[in-house]
Amino acid sequence: MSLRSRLLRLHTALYARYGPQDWWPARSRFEVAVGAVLTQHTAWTGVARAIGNLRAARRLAPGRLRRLPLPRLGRLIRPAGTWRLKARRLRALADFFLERAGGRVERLRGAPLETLRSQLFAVRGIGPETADAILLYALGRPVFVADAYARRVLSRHRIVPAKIGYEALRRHVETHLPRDPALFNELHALLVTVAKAHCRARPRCEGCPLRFDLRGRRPRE
DNA sequence: GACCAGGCACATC
DNA sequence: GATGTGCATGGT
Repeated sequence: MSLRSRLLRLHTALYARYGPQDWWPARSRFEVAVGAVLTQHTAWTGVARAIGNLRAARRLAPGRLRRLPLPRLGRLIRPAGTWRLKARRLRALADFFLERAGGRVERLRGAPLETLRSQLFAVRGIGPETADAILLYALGRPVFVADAYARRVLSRHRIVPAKIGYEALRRHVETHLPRDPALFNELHALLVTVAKAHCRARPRCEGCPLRFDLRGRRPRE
C-alpha cells in the first residue's frame, strides 16, 4: 500500500473513532499564535488559564500585549509555566506581527509560505513546531505539524522510520498527502488525541485502537 | 515526591 | 551532529 493510502487510511480510522477535533480552540488568529508559544513544554490546562487571564485583561492583541511590562505579562501567563521565558517570547511574537503586519495577523495569509516560515524561525523562542502550529492553525497554511505525538504514532505503525527528524517527517507527510490545510489540521489533532488517549497510557501498544485499521496487526515499538 | 506536558536556546563534546 | 540542561507550573 502506498504511503499516501496508508496516511489517508490512518486519518479515516482516527476520524471514525475520535470524530472532529475542532482545533485550534481560540477566538482569533493572534490567540492561536499566543497559545502556540504558551503550550511549549506545557499541558493545555495551564495554557487555557493563562489565555483566560490575558483575555480578562483585554491583552489578546499584538499592540495591547506589546505594551504590557514584562513582569505584568509574566504574572498573567504564570499558570502556563516558564513564565519569564514565555513573557519574552510573547513580546517577540507581538513585535513580529506588529512589524510584519501592522498588528493584523490576517494580513500574512497571502505571504509566501517559505519566506514566512523562515521569518518566524528568526523570532526568538519560535522553533519549527511552534512556527508550523502558527502557520497551520492561525494562518490556515498547508503545513504539517510533525511533533513528538505524530512521530510516535506514525513510527509505531511503521509508516515512517522511528528516528525520523522533525523536518523529514513534516516533508514526508506534506509530499504524500494533498496539500490541504483542513486535512493537516485534523490529522495532527487526531494524532495528538490518540497518542494522549492511548499511547501514553499503554506504552506497549496493548489494544491499540488502530490495530485493525492499518496493517491488521499490532504495531511494534 | 517523581514524573510529565501540544519546545526552545544554548553549551558542550 | 548528538546530547544535556534550564526554564517552572500544575495535574496525576
